[in-house]
Amino acid sequence: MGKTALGAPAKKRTASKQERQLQLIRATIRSVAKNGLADTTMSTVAREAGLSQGIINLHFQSKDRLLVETLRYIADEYKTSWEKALDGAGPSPAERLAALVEVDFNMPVCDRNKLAVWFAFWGESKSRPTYRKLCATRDIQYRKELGALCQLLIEEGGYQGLDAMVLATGLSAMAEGLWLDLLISPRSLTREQARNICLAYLASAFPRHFSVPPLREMSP
Amino acid sequence: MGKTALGAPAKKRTASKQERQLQLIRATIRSVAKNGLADTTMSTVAREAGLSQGIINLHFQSKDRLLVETLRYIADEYKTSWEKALDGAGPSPAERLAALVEVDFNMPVCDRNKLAVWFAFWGESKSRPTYRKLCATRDIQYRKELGALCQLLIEEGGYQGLDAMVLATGLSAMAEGLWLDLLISPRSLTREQARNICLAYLASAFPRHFSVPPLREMSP
DNA sequence: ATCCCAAATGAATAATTGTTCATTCATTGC
DNA sequence: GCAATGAATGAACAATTATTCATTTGGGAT
Repeated sequence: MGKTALGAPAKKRTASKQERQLQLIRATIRSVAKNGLADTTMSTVAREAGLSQGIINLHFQSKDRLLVETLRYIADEYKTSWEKALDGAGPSPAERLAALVEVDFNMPVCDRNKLAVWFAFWGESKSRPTYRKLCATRDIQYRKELGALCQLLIEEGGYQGLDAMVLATGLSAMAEGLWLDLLISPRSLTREQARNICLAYLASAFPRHFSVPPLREMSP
Repeated sequence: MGKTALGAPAKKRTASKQERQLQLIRATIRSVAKNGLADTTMSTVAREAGLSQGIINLHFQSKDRLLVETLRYIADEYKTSWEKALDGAGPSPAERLAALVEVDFNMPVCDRNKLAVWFAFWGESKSRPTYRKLCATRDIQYRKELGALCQLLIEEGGYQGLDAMVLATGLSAMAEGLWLDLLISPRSLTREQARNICLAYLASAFPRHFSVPPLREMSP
């Protein structure tokens, strides 16, 4: 006694609703990463959590709700992470922009299991309006922040011919694309390299605010 | 009589194996886009194709094979498309690079149903080595081509402090990220705008080879 | 026309899935 | 200690799924 199937410390047999829900959401993340969304069943999640069959319906009523809450959890964590990063960053737009990039390629956001979950939901988003709205909302909020910072930087540096929204959309798209590389070929790209690719983009757009990051050899 | 459920012209009742397999793969693409990969069943695909239950096992043996062949079909089409674009493009690296960007945001590649399929498979790729390998191979081949062109451009223009592989990885990541935007919020981004965002990136990296694309208002 | 065979069908099967609920269990207040 | 409360269980159920295969169908060769 004392350990769950995964070596996590044993939980009390009865936990508060909130604790158990979190435990189940985390188990869902692991199951989706390990088995894929298509092969994630009530069984796989319950087993991953070290609990019994009926537990999910008890806490989430249905599988659908569990999945939606899992997506919401990851989206919330993402938003919280970059908000906190902005709070801790200096006042200059360049520092703040760099802080946002940092969030994308560090824990807890840039966790390979969570990346797998993002892509799993993105893959279903065309057919499930609920998923799509959650994802689109996250994107829009984040890009608005990004766009505002780019705008400040453009004004501050007197950059000509740059459009803040174009840069913001490009940067966040690049980050999401790099997530895909980290998910699919993690051996050919490290999180640090991915971050530097984004910083190199910022350096080419804002040469007076960002310098070329140290480029360890990338072409093996 | 004379039409399938979707208004496509009626096929002969018995077709060659090759024709029927293509028909089923196309039906799979529509079903994955419409229902998601998780809710794509033998029934939904057969119904989408206007054929009977057992037809898929007859032509593909199993559901797994059908899905793998569908991914392979899309990956092949992608590769064929950019190879053909390179054949038709001028000799200068800048023209060739622009031609590759063009492919990413035009038919037949940039079809919203196909984007949904890409993301569906990416979402399962962590748990299915077969998918991951197919996706990774596509990426590597494409990026090698992209990297070579960037390298030529760097030498041709005497650009300082640029790394070809960093640019290539960044560009292809940006394109994939923009695909996500086109999939999730197609109303907030057109394919033309997405293309221009990539061209703006190239313009900021290679200012002597690319000029800022016409930026129609992006910040509504 | 008529045979023949590959192509296509769709009902049947076995396995898996989400959900329910009567029962068991552990914790808390008395 | 002892109920009482609600959390957790897991066997049972209904629904859905991939797959099989005996049968039907249609088009080309003779």
